Amino acid sequence: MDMTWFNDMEARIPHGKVRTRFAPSPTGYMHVGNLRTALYTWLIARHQGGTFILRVEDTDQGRLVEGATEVIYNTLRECGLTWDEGPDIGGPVGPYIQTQRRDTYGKYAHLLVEKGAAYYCFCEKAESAEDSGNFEKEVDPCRNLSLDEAKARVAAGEPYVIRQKIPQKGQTTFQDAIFGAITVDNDTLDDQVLMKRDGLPTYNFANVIDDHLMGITHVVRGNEYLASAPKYNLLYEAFGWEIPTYIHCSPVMRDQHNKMSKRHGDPSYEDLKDQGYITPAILNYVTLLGWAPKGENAEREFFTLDELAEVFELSGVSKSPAIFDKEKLNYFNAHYLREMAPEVFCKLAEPYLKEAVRTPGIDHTLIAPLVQPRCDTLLDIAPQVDFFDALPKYSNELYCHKKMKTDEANSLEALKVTLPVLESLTPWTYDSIHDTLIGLAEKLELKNGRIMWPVRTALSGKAVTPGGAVELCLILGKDETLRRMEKGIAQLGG
RNA sequence: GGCCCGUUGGUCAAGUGGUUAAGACACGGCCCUUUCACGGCUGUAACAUGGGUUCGAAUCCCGUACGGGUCACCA
Repeated sequence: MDMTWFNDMEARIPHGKVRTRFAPSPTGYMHVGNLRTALYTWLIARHQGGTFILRVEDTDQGRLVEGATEVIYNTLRECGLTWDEGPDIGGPVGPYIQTQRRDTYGKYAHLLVEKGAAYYCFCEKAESAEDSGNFEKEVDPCRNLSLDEAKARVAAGEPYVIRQKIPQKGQTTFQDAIFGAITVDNDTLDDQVLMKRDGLPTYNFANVIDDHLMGITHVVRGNEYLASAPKYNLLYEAFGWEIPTYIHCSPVMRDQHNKMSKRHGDPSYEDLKDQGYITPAILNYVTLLGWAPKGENAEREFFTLDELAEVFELSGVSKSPAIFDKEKLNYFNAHYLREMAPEVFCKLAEPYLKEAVRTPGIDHTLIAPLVQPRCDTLLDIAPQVDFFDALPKYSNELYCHKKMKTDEANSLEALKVTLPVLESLTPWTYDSIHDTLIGLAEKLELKNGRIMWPVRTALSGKAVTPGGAVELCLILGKDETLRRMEKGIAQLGG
């Protein structure tokens, strides 16, 4: 067998530099757990000034979803998780799509057979243990076939898979950066399939091959792979390759018992965007789900992506699962929203305001700053501003407020005295309205609230509004203000 | 069922043998105030459990319970 190709790829990548990879399978959905894995992977690379690679793992032909890679690209791009090598931009160790590397896997699998670390298997497909309920480990009869006989059957065109030949005795110790050393008895490991009948590698095999050939130094992935990790060591040993640093991350949960999942309707990154969350808040929060800063940053909770790249350390990664908490995401989102420059927020809010307030002449740029500190998400805007277009039907009980010392009777009085004063007011500006109303209260020796509360109520028909009486007068304009006050007076029996 | 992993307030979490066991979200109260919100102050609330080791254990060891993962020609 010609083996000159073996090790021929070693020289293509620079040594000593951190290289990480995000390797999604294109099944069409970038859930929060995936996003966090991508984030950590990117953060590790950037923290060290290393290289971040994107690799598409499409070896399961049955599960491919059209357009799925686009979703992944878009999410990564929007989040600012830039990749240095990948299917779309190429790189020194491409191709970066596994189905385009199929010959490579075959070569290495056959090499393993030659080395005695793998064997051809001609058995029928086995059911998964979960489906069959059979957890008994059996010795595969093909394991003991002579190499010559196996080769003859292969040459005769008999379908086969290639399985890893796990030693029947001894132990294997695997090192993980988060979980430490994990030692297992080899007899608990199964002879996993490396190459499938269709000629494509399994995930577990393709991973080892690609991670090595692509010079990956830090492998980040979910800890559902932790149990299969010791088998990787055996593979690396058989090839004589250096084992990368493994970083297994505990899952992001939807509740105490279940992982986040599409099936349960848990949000993807794009869903969160649709729900009015903004990217910096999502990234900040998701990073903190399962990771905490140390040292001088231990108390800190707000970080930009670049700041995270600076402070991200593996030692802060948690072993136990974290439950995704929308309340806390709300808090982060609200923080980022409030922190924005007013013009920036205004621009961001405009599509939502445009939808919610359609009356011509109403200035959205006046509403935006009112709503800015009152939103958890962008979706909170519309319900707050619906009264601008149309005064809702409301109960006179809204005029009664204990702390303001208002009731229906004195609210009627207040509106009656205020109406003519506002009617004669020019110009109609924030300051003029404010000074007039405050001045009126002062003149009548009333607390501000005695005037402000009834006016705000008459103008909005709501118990809670963004902004107070003055802001609402200004935004609604003089005519509409007077009209709504008259209506209030009428409704109160005046 | 075998094997592996995990377990600090409702949630995210700090803590690496000696602390009054941080901080944040949520929740309650107070203040501010023309409503709500923002902001400020403040309160309730935790080391799963039983044994060791030790002068001393959330921290180390063993067991138990509970939870999760895995045992697919899926990733």
